[in-house]
Amino acid sequence: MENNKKSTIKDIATLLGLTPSAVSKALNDHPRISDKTKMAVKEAALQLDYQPNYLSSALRKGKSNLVGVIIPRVNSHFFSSVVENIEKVLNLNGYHIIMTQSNELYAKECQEIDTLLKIQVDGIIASMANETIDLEYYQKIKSKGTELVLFDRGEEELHVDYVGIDDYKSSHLVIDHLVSQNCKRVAHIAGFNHIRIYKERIRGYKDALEKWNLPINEHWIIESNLRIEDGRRIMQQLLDAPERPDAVYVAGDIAALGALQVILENNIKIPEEMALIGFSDEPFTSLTQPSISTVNQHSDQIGKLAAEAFLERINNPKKKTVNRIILEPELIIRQSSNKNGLSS
Amino acid sequence: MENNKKSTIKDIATLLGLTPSAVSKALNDHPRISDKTKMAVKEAALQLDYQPNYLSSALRKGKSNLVGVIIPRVNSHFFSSVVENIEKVLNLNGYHIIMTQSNELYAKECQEIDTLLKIQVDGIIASMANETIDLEYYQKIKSKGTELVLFDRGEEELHVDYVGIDDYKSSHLVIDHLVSQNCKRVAHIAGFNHIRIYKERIRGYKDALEKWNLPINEHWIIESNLRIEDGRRIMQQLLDAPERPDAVYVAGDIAALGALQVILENNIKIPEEMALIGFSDEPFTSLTQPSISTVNQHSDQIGKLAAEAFLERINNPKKKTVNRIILEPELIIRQSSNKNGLSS
DNA sequence: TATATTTGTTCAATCGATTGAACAAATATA
DNA sequence: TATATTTGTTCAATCGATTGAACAAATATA
Repeated sequence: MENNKKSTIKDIATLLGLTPSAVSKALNDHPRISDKTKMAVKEAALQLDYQPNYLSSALRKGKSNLVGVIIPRVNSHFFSSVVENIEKVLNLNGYHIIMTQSNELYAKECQEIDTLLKIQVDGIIASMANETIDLEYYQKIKSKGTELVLFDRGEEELHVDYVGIDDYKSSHLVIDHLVSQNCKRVAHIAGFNHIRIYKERIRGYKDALEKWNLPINEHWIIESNLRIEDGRRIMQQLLDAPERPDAVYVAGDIAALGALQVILENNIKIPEEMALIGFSDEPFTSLTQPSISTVNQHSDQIGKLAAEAFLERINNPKKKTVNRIILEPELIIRQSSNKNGLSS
Repeated sequence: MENNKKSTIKDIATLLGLTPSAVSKALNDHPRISDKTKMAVKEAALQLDYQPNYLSSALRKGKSNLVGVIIPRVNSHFFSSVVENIEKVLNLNGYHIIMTQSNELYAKECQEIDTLLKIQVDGIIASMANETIDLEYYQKIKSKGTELVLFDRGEEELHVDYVGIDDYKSSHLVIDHLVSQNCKRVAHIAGFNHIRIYKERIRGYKDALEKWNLPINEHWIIESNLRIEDGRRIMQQLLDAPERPDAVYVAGDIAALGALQVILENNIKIPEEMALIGFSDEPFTSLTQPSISTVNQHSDQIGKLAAEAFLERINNPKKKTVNRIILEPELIIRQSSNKNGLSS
């Protein structure tokens, strides 16, 4: 235990009077090695506390068994839950993950990609930063022969496997519910239109309003980074406008929290005077007073499916077809939009 | 760009009519290589889009330039901020970090340690899981010759560099403030006594009460995992007891949030009837209604100092003395404990 | 001009593990 | 008994980069 220098196959070989190659084959259950030798080698390995040198085997095999995961930020239940589930699936298959965060910054994202490529991960599973418009760096991943799977925020142009929810439909669920609560003037605190998922939410929002013959007011669709301060600022802006909405659909829970604060600070009753719906089902939405209705994105499923998509691609490198897995969104109705006051 | 196979120093060598070793030395600015050759090699490297193979150089040099970071959970502002700052400092020094989370589970923590050792990180910077009592796995890190630095949750027995705040003093700040608000019966929703930082907070709490000649009621010191449901459960327990406290000092913000909810649900006025103070300055503490007083642990400083401690140890491997860096805690007074209603 | 020093590069071994080919011994078949 | 096959191991090259020693050419010094 206190023996500081690590033991190698060479140590095992000299201990048993074998060659390193015989030891290597024994450890890897090569068919031509006798059972007797295998037993002896494995016991010696245990006895010497042998740990295979990951660097050398990765170098020789050209395979690191590492997968990089890039998420916009870690401080979000959605993303950390996705990562947790990616890890669970990949660990079972002999892979380890390296988690990195872009902090929603394009420059940081590029840097993380470079790092991961440098470490020679076998693949990258990523959700893109809000800032990212230029896809060149993601192209680079593919051109290096590293596998790439995107989830949640991913653009179709990249032609890689993708896992996410049906954002267009999510907006329909939200608007349908608000209409059922007699809301007539629904504003949308949106994400940036250049990101596919937010574009889809905006499109769904408009189409759903149209479906119910409700007015579409372009001043009521305001794009932002969806941080808490964005939610606060935009909500105040909506309240200060000549015509007030009677419901706000926010494309992210954090911004919805900001909006909630501003509504309460203005002594406006929720949901009676202003209904509020967020997006992502972050845990705090059930803890606020009132609790916030939101859309569940099935983070556990997304993580699992993204990991499986990676594994499938590793196992079938020649496969050319691209998988797009789209999950069903689920509306969670809480106090902030429930005028019947039945749910909590 | 589309050239799939990666270029090596060999490719540069054949292109320039040199040997791989000359190329390697040129890239590493070896003094014996002529400036002319260095220029030519560096230009060729650029032209061939050469990326050094990290695995091979790590194998040869016996140094991976990777540092593992283990935190209990990522979904906490304190920990993610520490990690962010560790990363910032280490990146500047040519290191990359691999972030892992134990989810507060001892088994997961051991697994993460094994993974990091397998990947052959040069060091591990960690904060221990709540469950961890057996320090054997941390001993293992040291016995493998891998550097170890602990922060926040770290036991002295391990004799490694440590960065944290003065937990004992934190409790004094909290109690002194509560006394100034005329609180006489202060309960403590505590962390587990087997973890040094929580033990220190309990000790400080008791000593501070004694200092002010206030009663120490053992039924008012309740240990837990400090999850939100623990905060809720214990707060209800305190409210149901024959004698009610008039203030609660919670050793973690998440549990404090749970306590806040229960107090509000019981229509008890905060801070008039019940003052509340949390720990860690998680961002949501300023967002709740009322906002929660808490203790700032200087997560940015902790991260920076932990990274620097690692670097110093790498640069002076023979150094035997152990550094314990203890930062001053800062009490942040918000609505939940301010009876004068001046602060927000 | 002969020798010493400096400069610039190549040689060869190395970090551990892996793997197809080669080889020898044991066993099976003709 | 002679040959073919199977079994178990070693040999040697390899994955890329690194590094001290060796060597040759250029330059400096005696």
